[in-house]
Amino acid sequence: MVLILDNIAKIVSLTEAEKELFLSKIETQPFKAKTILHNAGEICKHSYFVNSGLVRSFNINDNIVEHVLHFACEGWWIGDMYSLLSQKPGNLFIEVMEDAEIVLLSKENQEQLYFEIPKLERFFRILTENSLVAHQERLMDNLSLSAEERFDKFCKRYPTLIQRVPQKQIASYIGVTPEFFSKMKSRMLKK
Amino acid sequence: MVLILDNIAKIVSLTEAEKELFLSKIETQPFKAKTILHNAGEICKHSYFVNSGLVRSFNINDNIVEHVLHFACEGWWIGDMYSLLSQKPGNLFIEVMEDAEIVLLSKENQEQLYFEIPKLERFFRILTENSLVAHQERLMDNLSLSAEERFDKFCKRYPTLIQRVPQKQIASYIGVTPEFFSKMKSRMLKK
DNA sequence: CAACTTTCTTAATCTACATTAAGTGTTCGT
DNA sequence: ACGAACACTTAATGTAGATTAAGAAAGTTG
Repeated sequence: MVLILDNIAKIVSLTEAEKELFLSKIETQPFKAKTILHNAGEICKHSYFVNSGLVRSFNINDNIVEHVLHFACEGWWIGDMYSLLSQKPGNLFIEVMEDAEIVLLSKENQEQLYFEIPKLERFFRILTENSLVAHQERLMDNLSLSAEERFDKFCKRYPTLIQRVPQKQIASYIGVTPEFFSKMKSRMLKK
Repeated sequence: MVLILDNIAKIVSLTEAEKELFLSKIETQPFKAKTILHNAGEICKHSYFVNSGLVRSFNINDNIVEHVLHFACEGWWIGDMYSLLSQKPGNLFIEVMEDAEIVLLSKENQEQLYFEIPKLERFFRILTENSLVAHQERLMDNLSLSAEERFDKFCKRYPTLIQRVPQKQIASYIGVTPEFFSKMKSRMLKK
C-alpha cells in the first residue's frame, strides 16, 4: 500500500506502468522531528508529500514572529510554492513537527512527469485548484471573521490536528498571539 | 489582435488551428458598469477574462459588509473558483465596475479544451499556480503586516488600479473600514 | 441644473487584540 | 533524575483599527 498512489487515484487513474514510472521518480525518506526540510532564503527543489508524521510551513517576519501558513499530516502535500515555481529564494521554512516519513518529488522530475504522464498534469492542476479555493476562503475568513469564529472553523476543518499541534501554533495559524489565544479559549469554555 | 491569445501565448504556444479551436469555444460580450456577472448563492458556469473595463469579486457577510477578494482589469481572469469547481452555490458576487468587454469560457468548454488541447491544461495549471502563490502571499501579509504596509504593497503591485478603484473598495481589499482608510491615508501624506 | 445617491472626511468613543511581564506546568536531552 | 528549554496561563496596560455619527464633495440621473 502506497499512500501517495491512493492520493493520486482519488483524482486520476494511472495504469500499472504509469504507477511504476511515477514511483521511480520519487524518493521516500524518514525525518526526525524538528528537521528543517527547507529554509527561507534558499531555493526550493522539492514538493513534499507526508506519508506519516506532521509538517508545517511558516515564515518569520522582522520582529522574530512566526506565522504558520500550513500544516500537513498523513496524505497531505506541502512545499514553498513560490520558491519552487520561481526558483528564487522564498520566505518560508518547512519544518517537521513529528517524526515523519516524507515523499520527495523534485521539480525536474515533476516537470518530466507532466510530459510522460499528462494525467499527472491534470492531477496537479486539480490539487492546485483545490488549494487555491481553500486559500481564498481562509483569506476571506481573515477579513471578515473574529478570532473566535476562525478558531471554530479550524476545529471543524482539522479536528485531528487540535490534539497534535501545540496551541501556540494554532494561534499563529488563525492569526492571534498565544496569550490572546489562551484567554479566548478559557472564555469559550465557560459558555 | 485578440488579447486572450496574447495572454495564453505568454505561457504556452498554440498552433493556428488550436487558436481557431480555442476561439470557437469562447464568447465575447460587452457589459455595462454595475452589471452583476455572478451572484452569491448561484452556481458559477463561466470563467471570465477581461478584455477591457474593470471587474471585482467580493462577498457580503452577515453584517452587510462587503469584502473584496479580487480586482480584474484588462488581461486578467476572474471568477468564483469555488463555485465553478464544485458546481455548488458560492459566496461570491462578481460585478462589473467600469463598462467592460468580457470573454466568457464555460466550464464545459474549458474541460473539453483540456482534452482537445493539453497545452491549455498546462496553461490553466500555471495560471492557477501563480494565483495560489499570490493568495498565499496576501494571506501572510494579512497575518503579519499593518494596514499601512498592506496599502504600500497594494500601491506597488497595482499602481494603475489606485486611480480607477473607489477608495472604499481598496480599503475593503486590504481589510480595513473606509473611515480608517481615510484617516490612515491623510496620516501617510503628512510624512 | 436641481435632487438624489454615493463617496470621502473628520472626530469622538469603543473594543478586539497586542504587548509586557511574571509565574506555573511539561518535555526533553544528558 | 536534573536542569533547561519550552508551552501554557493570568493579568495589567497599550493601541490599531472598528463603530457611530455628521457633514462636505463628488458623481449620477431625470
